[in-house]
Amino acid sequence: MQPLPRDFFARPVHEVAPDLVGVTLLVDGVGGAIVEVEAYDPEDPASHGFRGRTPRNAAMFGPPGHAYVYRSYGVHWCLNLVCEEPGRAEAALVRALQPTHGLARMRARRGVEAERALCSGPGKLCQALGVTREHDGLPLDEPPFALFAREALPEIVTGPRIGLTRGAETPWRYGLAGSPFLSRPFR
DNA sequence: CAGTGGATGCTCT
DNA sequence: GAGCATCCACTGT
Repeated sequence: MQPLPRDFFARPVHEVAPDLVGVTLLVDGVGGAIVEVEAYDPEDPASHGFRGRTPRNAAMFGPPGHAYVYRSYGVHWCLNLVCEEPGRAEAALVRALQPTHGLARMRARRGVEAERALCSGPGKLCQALGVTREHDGLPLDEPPFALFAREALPEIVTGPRIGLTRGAETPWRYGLAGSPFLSRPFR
């Protein structure tokens, strides 16, 4: 497996997000192939970066190739991969993985057996991989993170993003066609 | 299956 | 004090 090129994330998120489908993401050796992501840019009213920089979203405004981790609904963690250039808040939300590495640790952390239930959602995936606030702002090309390029061009489907009240019409959700590991099917 | 609601914590109004 | 880039258990078909 080849590590991702160093400048992979130094591009607009609308280029990076579809390119992330099929990329292998590991945290401390646990993870799998990305099968679903969503793109968020600073002109997007649904993005955390839309209203400017705050202590919570600071990592989104930092250099590309780093993690932005936030708490969702007071319960779950969600992992974003920061894109573009410093000062411009663009990031891809990792929504689902096909588990390939460290299945036993995922099952122990999640408390479920079914492979399809381990990483089929942004909160689930962070629980399975042990991602928390401690990972916010960390570079993606150093431990505990590791990212590896895909080996074939996947068939990608698009659709509207999930769970938004604003900006829900833009088709900035990208998925691996036909994957059983998606958070929800594409229409 | 589809729909509803509770848990939970933090940010921003 | 509202509103979440969620998940799960529970209800009623």
